[in-house]
Amino acid sequence: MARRKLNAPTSYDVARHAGVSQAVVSRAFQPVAPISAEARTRVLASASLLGYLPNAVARSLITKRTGLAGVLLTEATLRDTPDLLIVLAQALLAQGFQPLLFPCTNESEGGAALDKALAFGVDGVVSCVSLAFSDLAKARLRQRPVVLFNRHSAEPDALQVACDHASAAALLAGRLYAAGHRRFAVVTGPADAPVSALRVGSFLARLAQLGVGPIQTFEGDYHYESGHAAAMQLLATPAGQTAAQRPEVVFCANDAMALGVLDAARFALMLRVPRDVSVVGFDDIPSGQRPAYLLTTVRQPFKEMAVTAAQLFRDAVDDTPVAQPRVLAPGTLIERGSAQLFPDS
Amino acid sequence: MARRKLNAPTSYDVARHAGVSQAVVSRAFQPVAPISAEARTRVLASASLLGYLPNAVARSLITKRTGLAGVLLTEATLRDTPDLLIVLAQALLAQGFQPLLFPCTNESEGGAALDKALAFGVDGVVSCVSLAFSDLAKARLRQRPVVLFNRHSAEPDALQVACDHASAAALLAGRLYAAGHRRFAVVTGPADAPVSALRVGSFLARLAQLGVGPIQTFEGDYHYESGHAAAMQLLATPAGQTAAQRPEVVFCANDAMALGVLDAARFALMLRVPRDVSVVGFDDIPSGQRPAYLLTTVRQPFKEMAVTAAQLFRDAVDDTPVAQPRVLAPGTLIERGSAQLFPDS
DNA sequence: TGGGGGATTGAATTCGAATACATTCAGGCC
DNA sequence: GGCCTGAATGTATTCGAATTCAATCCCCCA
Repeated sequence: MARRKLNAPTSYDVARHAGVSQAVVSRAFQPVAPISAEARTRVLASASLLGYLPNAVARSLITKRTGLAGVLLTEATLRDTPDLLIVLAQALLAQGFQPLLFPCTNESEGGAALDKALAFGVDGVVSCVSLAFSDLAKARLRQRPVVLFNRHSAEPDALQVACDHASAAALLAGRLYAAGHRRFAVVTGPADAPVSALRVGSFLARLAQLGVGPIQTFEGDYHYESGHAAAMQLLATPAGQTAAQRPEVVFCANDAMALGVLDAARFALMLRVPRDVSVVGFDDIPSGQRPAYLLTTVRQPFKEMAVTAAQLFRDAVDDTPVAQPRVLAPGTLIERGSAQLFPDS
Repeated sequence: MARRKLNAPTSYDVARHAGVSQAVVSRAFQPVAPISAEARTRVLASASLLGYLPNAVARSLITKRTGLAGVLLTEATLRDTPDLLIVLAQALLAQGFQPLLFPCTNESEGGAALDKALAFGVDGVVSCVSLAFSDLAKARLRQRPVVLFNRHSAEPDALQVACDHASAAALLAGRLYAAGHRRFAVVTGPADAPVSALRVGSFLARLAQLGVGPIQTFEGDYHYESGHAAAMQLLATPAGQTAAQRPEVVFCANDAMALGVLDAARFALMLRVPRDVSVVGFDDIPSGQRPAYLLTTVRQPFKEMAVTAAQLFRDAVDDTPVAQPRVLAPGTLIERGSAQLFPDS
């Protein structure tokens, strides 16, 4: 590791040039500090002349703040809902934090990513991946707050912002049942995806409550292709089987897979949607909104969730007492025509 | 800014516990350093017992390295091609850099984002947004390398990795012309988008070369909706106009807009694609690959480009002389059926 | 005119790890 | 046995800005 010397000017250089002490230079760069307007002006003039920028590393060493927010994200989340990262990044920036990205290939990497984030000296972490109890404990030990985004924790006072997946899924199940559907199939996300478990679990629970019998399940991986594969298996009518046994509804744990189901149903199996089969997703990704799909789905209020999460984050970093550590945002059922639903009352 | 004291253990705590000096603790955490195996073992044991992690901020102060790579991205890029960020992040991580995100609302914010990145002490920057010459100069002054990703610079020895948009667009124009098309329309990106200018400019230049007359142009903003709007204007056949005047080909500066054109043509204007009109995009985003669209387009080799960019980045950060500072990666024409093309030779 | 008090200023210290340099120690060799 | 060599360790310094605390300074009022 060659020690590379930088010619960047330091606060001492500026101090010398402006004819003041280094302390005054430091104060000139803080919004509120005991310094005369005249001194500040002179310092800032010298600084811009020399091209001086305060060294964030040195500052962080003494202030114990880096201004960095670790953002833990699975690649699936990033790929399927890039909007989430956009709004989250904007919200964090609005609170004065720069997002430091820790992409995870799957849910199980959360702990390692958290460790890395802590080692980088982030002021806190917003995690869109699952974390073990012991991981949260580690962060707490270092006094770094963690805000769980669409993830759940056993810890009762953990900070959390999530969509109310369960309620929305249950509502959806009820509306489909009311429309007369009795044969359901479900495409889940990966086994280790807690959000999929919530959505699917609640959907199935509501159906069981309504007395709907055994339901076919296909384990997908959140990607379009697995939705396509699921449809080919769930909706095909091989010899000896009639259309009367085909599921009337396919509920998918996310939109990406629902689009795969739609395409398979329409283009491979030549089924009419929603007449032959109803397809429902979850997330409301942009592609589903377009005339080529018009997917009926549940929308998560990402923007509001991100703003809330960023506020929680800032308060926690500032040690401001937080009124409500757990926020559940309601999902909205969006009817677009890929499903026959009981009309909204 | 309340001075929050952390109870995190320091290297001195570990040194005391292990019965060695602080220097030995420091050495225990470096891969190669003058330290006995036995001492290292003891130190590491004490460290994990106390929950010690080396403080990255303090380390950076002396090593002049933060391990951070500033990544400048427009929100449009992030939304349309999230894969780019995924592969870029992976490639940077593979080279030992953590991506620090600087989202930009539009191209003109690049300079400000670069300033912020430099102030954070990043080891360098990978910029997927345009930068002025003076911005590059600022980075050079601080000895922070900048790798331009799909962006061009006037500076002759700037580091750059880009898709060869121009060649691909010219090839595409030639293939469309050879298929017999003579009436063309173009949907551009925003006026300040250099990539759009390259693609469109090269496309038009090639057509001009082939003697194709005046070409209708619509200025879009890279988003789906503007493609839809463009199609409604370019492809509509109002009273007094016949289908014979309708463009035979619509070339879009990116796929997102091409999908908008496709949907408008099919669902609003009731045109058959590609029989009534050929639609071509650029990028090869996932939605375009699906049976509902089957968009003919040009694929950028993001993965390879990202790996190359990350290597360039690391070499530049390490001051290793770089063999080839500018890399142009070829785009691949992907025929899916949304356009009538002259068959590949 | 002599203080009192608020506003500025500067000198010195601090943050925590990396490293230059000095020192110690063990082993090998003549 | 004495000397040299190399490895391992410790000591002291360094990085650059923020902050503490003491020292000024200036203005205003009694």
